[in-house]
Amino acid sequence: MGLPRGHLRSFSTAAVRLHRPPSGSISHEVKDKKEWQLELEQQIARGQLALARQVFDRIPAPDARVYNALIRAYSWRGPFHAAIDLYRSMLYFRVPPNKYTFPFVLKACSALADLRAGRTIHAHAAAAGLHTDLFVSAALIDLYIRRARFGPAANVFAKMPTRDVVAWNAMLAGYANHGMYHHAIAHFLDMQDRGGLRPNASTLVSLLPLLAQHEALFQGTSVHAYCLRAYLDQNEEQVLIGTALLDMYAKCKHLVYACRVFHGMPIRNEVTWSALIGGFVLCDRMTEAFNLFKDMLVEGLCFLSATSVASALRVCASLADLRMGTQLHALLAKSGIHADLTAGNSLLSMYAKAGLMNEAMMLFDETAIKDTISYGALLSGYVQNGKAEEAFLVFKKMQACNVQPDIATMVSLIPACSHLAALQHGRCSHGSVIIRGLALETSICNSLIDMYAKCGRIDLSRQVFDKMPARDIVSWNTMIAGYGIHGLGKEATTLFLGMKNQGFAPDDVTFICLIAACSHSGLVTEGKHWFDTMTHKYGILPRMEHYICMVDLLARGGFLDEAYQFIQSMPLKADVRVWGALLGACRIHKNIDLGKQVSRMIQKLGPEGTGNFVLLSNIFSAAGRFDEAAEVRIIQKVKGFKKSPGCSWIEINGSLHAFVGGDQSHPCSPDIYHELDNILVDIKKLGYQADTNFVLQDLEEEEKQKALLYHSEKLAIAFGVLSLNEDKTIFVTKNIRVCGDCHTAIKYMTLVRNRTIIVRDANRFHHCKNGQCSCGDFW
DNA sequence: GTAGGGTTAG
Repeated sequence: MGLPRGHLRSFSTAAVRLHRPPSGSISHEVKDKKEWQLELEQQIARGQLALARQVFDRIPAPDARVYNALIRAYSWRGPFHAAIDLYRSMLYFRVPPNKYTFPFVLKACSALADLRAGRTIHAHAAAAGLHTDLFVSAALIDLYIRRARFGPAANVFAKMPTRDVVAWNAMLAGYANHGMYHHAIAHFLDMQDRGGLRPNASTLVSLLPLLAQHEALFQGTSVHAYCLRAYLDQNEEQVLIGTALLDMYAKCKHLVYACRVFHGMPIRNEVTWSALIGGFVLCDRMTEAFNLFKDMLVEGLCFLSATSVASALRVCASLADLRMGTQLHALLAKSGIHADLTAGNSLLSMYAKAGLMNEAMMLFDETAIKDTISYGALLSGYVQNGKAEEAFLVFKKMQACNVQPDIATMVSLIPACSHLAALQHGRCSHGSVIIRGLALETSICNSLIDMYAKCGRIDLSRQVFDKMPARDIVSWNTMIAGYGIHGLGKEATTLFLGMKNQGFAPDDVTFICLIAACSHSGLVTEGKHWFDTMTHKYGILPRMEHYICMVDLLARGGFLDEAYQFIQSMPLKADVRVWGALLGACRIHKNIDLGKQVSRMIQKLGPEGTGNFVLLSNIFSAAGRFDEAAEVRIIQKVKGFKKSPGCSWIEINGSLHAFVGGDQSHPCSPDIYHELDNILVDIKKLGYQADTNFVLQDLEEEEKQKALLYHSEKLAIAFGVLSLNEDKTIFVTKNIRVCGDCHTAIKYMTLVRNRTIIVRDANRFHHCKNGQCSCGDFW
């Protein structure tokens, strides 16, 4: 039998090293070959592979049968490389491998995912004419499929003269593991039609997760029916099949069926419990998920696993139940599974979502093994807690440690640029996803659309949107919301109509975006129309968020009484945010009486956050009623609410420069103040008058003007004027709303410095040019 | 067979 040339040279060193003289604790008596062989088989049966090896080395001129016995033992549970080494020495000593050698050595290659060795052995088997053997072929298919080499696997499969269930299953498992839904289904049907075979438990255990992933409830139900007909749910593989079925129903969000399967199972294990708990988590039924977890512990501690704790921790994170979360942390530590990567990452994520970034960071530093998800959990934690700069540091650290960011990492990182309104950072991230080949991923594009919109470049948002190969509902909603914050209500409406034309069904969020867009553009009638359309045509039940938008729309448009009546007629009990929207409009329209009434309502509800106190205080101040304004601020202080300081920032050449009111900490402060004084002189010539109504403190008139002049957004703009060429747009971001005086001043500034100035505040964009603002003073 | 980080709204 001819073996391919060249194998001797590459295999010789390993083979020589392996053939050491015998040593160790086996008997040294003289035995004949048959007796040694018997002892070898005994050692293998006992699982004593080291001793088996010593026996093997005593056997004079071992034949293929002897080699096969040990190779088979190695390929069972490892060490896998020993199986391959032994195969090599077999070739070295010119012992021809046979049809019992190849399946086992190939299995070892498969376990090591060593495609190179596998290909060589494939060639050897072909040379020996054994590559179409049932078992050799099955092992080859498994090897190729594991490394996603579908072509070679299909080739092997096609060349088989007869195929058994194992071969069909190997191919199916490959398609299923790589998420190739259509291939898998076609193969599954082919198996029954052309192959004339009936699916067995392994077939269905491969197929069901794929059906689950694609939420193919109908096919899943047929598989379930087949299991019942074939009594597959009654043999020893019952737990596997049952769990796979349960999980399929859970992933299809059909918890009733999932529970029914669960209760019908005579035997359950930790995977079964985890699958069911995970199903409840998926359907956002958190309390029930947690109760199941508790039931599981009552039924048996043996079910406790890293996976089930991970699900339970997600429940704690979602319910913000930190007390339960820390208890689980202790449970993990006690049960000794705390070192598990998955469980560790869930813990990290729970602390991060709860805003305990110090705890999250400590946990992160303590863990020796970190993967992409660990970094992702920390990174998104920082972004969600408004610490965008820290998020960038995590990203840098990740790259320094050679941990590859994936789609989810980038989807978490890009909003950090939106928070900072840092266009340069955003563009770098965009470049980064292009380099990584992720630029056309739907979720990535969605976050890019949002980022560009919030960084003032709605044109780039639209570019990303137009180039997307596949859009989902989030893509459309994000684009509509983007037009909304830019005050482009008409464009938002056009896009909404385009969305419907392309067959996308709007959801509840779509209407929030759309009505908000109308509100920001003063399109009161249109907004009302879309609210009616939503309820009557699409049957979407309005949520509190929709009512907030509607009150905002009506009240901001000057229909304060209608807004008030609208709140009265709501089927839901209006919360602080609804009244807050009305109060905000009272301030714009300087309606003190209603403002007072509304603020009384808010105080009854117990104000959450500080915004409402500030608004009420502003309303009194604007009316010159400083005593009452001060009183509100005293109540605010007594109740322990802190006003978040106004802060503005501007990005110059990729660096961020932040300012608070009256800030003198910037190195260029003298120049900035000088420029601002000059601007004041110039804009006064055009008729600007400081509107001291917006100064909250009861100061002398001159001091009030100064307090106004050095508002943070004015400082940032002055710095922009100094740092950027005239043709560049000055883009400033403010964490709270721009005050009325600044708004007026900015419009004058565009004239005296001939600039385009965009200010993004907590509410919307102010795109100012030639003395006009895009919001039409409607903000 | 189960599990951990992600995008839109006010």
